[in-house]
Amino acid sequence: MRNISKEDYLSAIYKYREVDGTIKANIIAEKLSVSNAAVTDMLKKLSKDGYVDYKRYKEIKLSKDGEEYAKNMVRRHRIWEVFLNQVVGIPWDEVHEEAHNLEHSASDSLINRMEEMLDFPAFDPHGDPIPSKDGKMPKLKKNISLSFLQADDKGTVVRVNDFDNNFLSYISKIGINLGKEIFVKQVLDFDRSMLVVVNGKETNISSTIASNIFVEAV
Amino acid sequence: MRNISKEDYLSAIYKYREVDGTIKANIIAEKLSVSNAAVTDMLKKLSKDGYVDYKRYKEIKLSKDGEEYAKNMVRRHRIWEVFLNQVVGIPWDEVHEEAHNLEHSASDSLINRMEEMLDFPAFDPHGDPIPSKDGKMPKLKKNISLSFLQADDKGTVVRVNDFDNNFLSYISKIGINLGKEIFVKQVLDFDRSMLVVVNGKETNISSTIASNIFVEAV
DNA sequence: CAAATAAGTTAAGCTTACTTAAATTCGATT
DNA sequence: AATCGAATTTAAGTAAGCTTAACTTATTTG
Repeated sequence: MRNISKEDYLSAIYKYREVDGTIKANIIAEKLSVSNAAVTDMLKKLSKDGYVDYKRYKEIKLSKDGEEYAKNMVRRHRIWEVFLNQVVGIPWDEVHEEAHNLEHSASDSLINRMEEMLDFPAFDPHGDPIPSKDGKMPKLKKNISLSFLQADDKGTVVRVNDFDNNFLSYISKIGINLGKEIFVKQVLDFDRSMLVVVNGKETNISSTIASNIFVEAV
Repeated sequence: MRNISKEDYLSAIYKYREVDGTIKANIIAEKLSVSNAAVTDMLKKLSKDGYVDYKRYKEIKLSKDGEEYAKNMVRRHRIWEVFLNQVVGIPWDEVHEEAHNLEHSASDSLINRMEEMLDFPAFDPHGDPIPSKDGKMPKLKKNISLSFLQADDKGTVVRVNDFDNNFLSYISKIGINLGKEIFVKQVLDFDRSMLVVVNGKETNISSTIASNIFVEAV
């Protein structure tokens, strides 16, 4: 059996690290809902196993091996998401959790078979890129957060954050999906919320919602 | 997360118990590759949880709740097997292991969705019956082990034991599959091996092989 | 039916992954 | 440069699920 805990730590580091590749221990603790002490414990193990570069009180970084391992976990997760969405028909706001449970328990050969069956998808249902078998990451289209658009700007949705089910099911309900065109009719000064048009329908969305939607400017 | 260990114990008891519903502790130990002491430990926990009727040195039996839980695990396992075989195209001699890893980590709702997608299959790829959502077990056709057939008897394969990969891939190779007709040409006295005809081709199979194949007499 | 053997249990201890509480280190002031 | 607060680590302890070794109970057999 795979080592679920270690895999979760590596995935979390990969997912939540800074642009320079480092991450704080308390971020890991928070994301995994464990104590800081548990994180210190695990970092020692991961460091001994060669997956993390780590010295006490110093910067935390994935090693080369750790990078590879984590990227493969991301790959497993996202292929499951596409599979569940496209083959099993599970809505995009439900696939994340299910994929999280499944990502630890399929052989690599099953993952590869699913990938082939899906014709080697480059992105998951939320627009996140899927690393290929040999670790290559597809390039995302140039995109910015919807919250940066101004009145009269237009954008096509290329990615959304998948941190929260309710967020996803809410934006689905108002018609927002990958590939959808969004027109910004007005940005309200006092709370940065915006009036947008999707499918010819006007909706007001909060700046928090907007900040989790990423668009390619049109 | 589900409790993988407990689920494995319940599944093993369900799968390997005697006709009267009881099972010996050392059978559980053997099937799960753990010590007898570990089994005693776990039986106490399962008993406390209400899944097993158990008093020291006495008979081991699933309780009503345990029966239900275990049957659901069997259901989960077998639906995964059908799914992997029919949807993903994994050969029948490989699905068992993969399903064993997956059976602990899918929501019930995913299992139900897969079942629906497969149009509520009654049997898994090895001919084992799949309990329905409400616990009903489809009836198997009347069948006997191939090893009981005599020379000149004919039978249709309705089930095979899935204990061993090599066994399954071997019988696939000689053309044996669910639904296949087998004609017994000769039974050799000294080792009970038999000369059978499948797809018009003669093969000699050992009595051990034959005893793991179950046929409906024709 | 008593002794031998098999099966099952208890006890002590290990590892993993966590916890809380106390101690240490860092780095940012003042 | 001393100090303060936040971040991190250490220390001690817990629970699950295992191990081996020693012991107890049940079963078989001469």
